Amino acid sequence: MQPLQPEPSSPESPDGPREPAPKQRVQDEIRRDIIFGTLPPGTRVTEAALAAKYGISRVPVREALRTLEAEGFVESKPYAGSTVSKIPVDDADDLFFVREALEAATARRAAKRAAAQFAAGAPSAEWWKARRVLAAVLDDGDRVIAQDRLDLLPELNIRFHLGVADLSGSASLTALLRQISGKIEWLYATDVNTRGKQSWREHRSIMAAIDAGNAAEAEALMASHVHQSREGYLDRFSAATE
Amino acid sequence: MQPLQPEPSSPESPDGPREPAPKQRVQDEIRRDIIFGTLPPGTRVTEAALAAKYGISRVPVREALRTLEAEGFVESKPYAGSTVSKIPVDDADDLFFVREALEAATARRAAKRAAAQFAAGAPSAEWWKARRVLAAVLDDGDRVIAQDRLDLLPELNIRFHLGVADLSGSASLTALLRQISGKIEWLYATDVNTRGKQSWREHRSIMAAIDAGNAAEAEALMASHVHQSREGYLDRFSAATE
DNA sequence: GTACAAGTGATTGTATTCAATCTCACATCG
DNA sequence: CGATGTGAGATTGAATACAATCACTTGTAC
Repeated sequence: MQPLQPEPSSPESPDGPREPAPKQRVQDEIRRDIIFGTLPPGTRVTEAALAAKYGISRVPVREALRTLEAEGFVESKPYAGSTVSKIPVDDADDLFFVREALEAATARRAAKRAAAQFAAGAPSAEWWKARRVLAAVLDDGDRVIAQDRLDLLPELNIRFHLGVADLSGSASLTALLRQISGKIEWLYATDVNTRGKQSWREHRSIMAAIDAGNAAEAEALMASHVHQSREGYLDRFSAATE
Repeated sequence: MQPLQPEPSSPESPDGPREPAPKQRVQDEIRRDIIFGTLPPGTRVTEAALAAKYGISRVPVREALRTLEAEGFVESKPYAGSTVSKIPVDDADDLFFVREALEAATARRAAKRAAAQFAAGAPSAEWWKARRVLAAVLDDGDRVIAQDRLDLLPELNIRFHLGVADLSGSASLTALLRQISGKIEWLYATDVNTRGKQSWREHRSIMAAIDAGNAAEAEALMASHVHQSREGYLDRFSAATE
């Protein structure tokens, strides 16, 4: 029914359904609600309420909140509760700046690793898995665009960029990108990113450069991709404030 | 006895001792142990052992582990436990690259904010507090160097850079820097950073540029500072491998 | 009427307990 | 001899119960 499956990897895991742990599920759900506007900044989130909402106890909720706090999406004060952080709109300039550096490094490393994997014979199972996820995301994006469901693009966008990070094999960069990437989408909040369609097409060329193991081109394409995304945001933002 | 106090803010808080929550303390302790080599990469960390070591129950330990996992210092698999992540030595190049962008943005923003705070009359209490912490860190560093306790510099180094991030007022950048900064020091592991003394002196000029509200100079000085740190690392690393 | 203080309710922090899952050694079979 | 299945032990995941702290209300004194 939904053009976007929450778990696209389900049919190909041979050992069992292996549904994600409740904590992980709740954590992703809350983060998603924050990024896409269901939980507006400043909202007070109490552990009991979240626990009741998701039908679990407070302990896993607390752990999810600690992770989200480390990622910067909620703020907690001892004994005083947690609130959704304010959208870092003042940091937009810096966030895009850092993102450009981060994503460029990620793309370069992904291309290098792809070349290395093929040079060493057959790529590892881990690598293929990440590559397949990326292929599915790209296809989902095309389908979503064909159906004119642009509202679904932001989430796919995050998944593409995180997918590239996975392909880079660098846990450090992936962890950092997860936060930056989420925050950038957060900036757009409920708004629809008008550059969405065009932006999505660029993903294919980035993917091609990575697959070709062309590190320099992958880095340059990604840097340009992010840079244009930044310009688009700043244009809309300054237009809205004047 | 120790030239470096764990909590230098204690004597000046008027409302009470307010010692940090056990969870926070344990979390910082574990992270510190990881960064400075007491807990080597690959070490298996069980919740029960940590709980016993710090005299608390497993729940706060679990929350600390979730935070450290989000920060990339430990890796956890469901029902299979947590291990200390491997030192991201392969990512060194990318980490320094990203750090340079991140720290430059932070320094620039800190200088801008300092200028804004003074322009608007008196700086906020929050700003003064961050500034005082930074002053104490700088003095501690000088003292440590005078006593030739270079082994204490890495921790002060982290605290200086995090202090600048605090001064920038950007929660997003601070959260990112906390991870990068820790990982960079982690690269040096138990090794002593030979550039330590010289590097520390540069902190004073960065601080001066921030206080003066000179955003361009603060950014340039910080970029150069980080860049040289990177060169120093790569030199030592390549020298060690050849 | 206002300021201050104590009390009360709500919320988070922690401990304890039980259930679910994984790891690893050992035995069995080809 | 090697591969595979099974079981016990260990470890994490989650639920419940209780303690500590905070925020807000309410009452009282001035």
